Amino acid sequence: MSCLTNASVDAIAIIGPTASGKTAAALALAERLPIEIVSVDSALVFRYMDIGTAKPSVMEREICPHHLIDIIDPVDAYSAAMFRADAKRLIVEIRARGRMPLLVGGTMLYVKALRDGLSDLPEADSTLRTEIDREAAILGWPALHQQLARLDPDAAARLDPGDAQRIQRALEIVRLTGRPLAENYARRENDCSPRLAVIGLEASDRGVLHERIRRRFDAMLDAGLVEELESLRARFPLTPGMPSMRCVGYRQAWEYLDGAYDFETLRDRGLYATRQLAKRQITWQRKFASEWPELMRIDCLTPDFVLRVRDAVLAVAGC
RNA sequence: GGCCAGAUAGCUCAGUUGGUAGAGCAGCGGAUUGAAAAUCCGCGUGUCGGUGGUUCGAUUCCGCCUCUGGCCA
Repeated sequence: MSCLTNASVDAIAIIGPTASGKTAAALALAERLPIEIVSVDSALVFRYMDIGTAKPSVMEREICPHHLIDIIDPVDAYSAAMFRADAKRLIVEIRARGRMPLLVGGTMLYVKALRDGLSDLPEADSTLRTEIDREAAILGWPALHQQLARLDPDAAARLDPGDAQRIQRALEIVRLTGRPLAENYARRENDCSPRLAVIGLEASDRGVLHERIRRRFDAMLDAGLVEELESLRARFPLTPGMPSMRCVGYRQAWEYLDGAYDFETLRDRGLYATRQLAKRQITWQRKFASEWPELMRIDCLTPDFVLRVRDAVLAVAGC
């Protein structure tokens, strides 16, 4: 345990696309190092969503402490800013216990927010968002884009008229603060970020990753993904627009349960959505690879990748 | 065996009154500041089933062949 005092970093992160084997690698590490796992995953935060999120099992979670899993109900929302605050707090707490925080996950915006910080922006305002949604339903998003162009031409110029989510957020910030986006962005939060060693798992062969995704999604369907969603719908007042119900697999299962298409289509669309998620994660990682000198890239398709992750972690942990 | 309808991008299809073709989905690339497993942007050369014929020119019209549906025997 004393080796951790030599560590040149505050925490170690293992990131990678869906189905790249992050969990397996992390659990293998838990056998060799006094670690606690901090999940970096926008879907694992939801309680009762176990099958479709490939949540680590209870047994797996007994191998070492896990954090930021099962922390909110599916009707609630989490955010990158909440993650940053939670993760920073946990890193300090875990280090105080003499253990190494191991961040594990594939929500790359969260990784970026933790490493590089966020600007000092107002948080989401559900009342205002409902109001903006109502205006959009009547006028359409291009009209709201024009409205943004009057309030904040620079912000509007940087956003596509079809990007509803970001137009809404921009309007929210501008209306709430009365100041343009750029001015808000310029005000960084004045807290410091943890020093991270980042291990990026990469699949050297996209086709092999797709095959793993296929097997994984089929296993989720076999394990009762649709039934899990049925019981969630019976238990909570869920709507398809909620962040939890936009998660890969759940969104498609929702449409299947509503009779929008048959089971075979649910399978196809679930697979498409998972591959597209993996692609976006890979795009983030390519960007990280070019911008972050500390990023260590490891091919997750070699038989010994778990060992190579372990060696890399032991090295930065100062052991 | 006969008749009819199809055969065009990885898939489902549109189209060309004859001047070598385009949508959706998939896939690929990119963006990404409190919803991020979200949201958005960009990328379309494909023996137009094969082969003869008509034509300046055929994926388009005609013949034959192959395959796939359907109907009749």
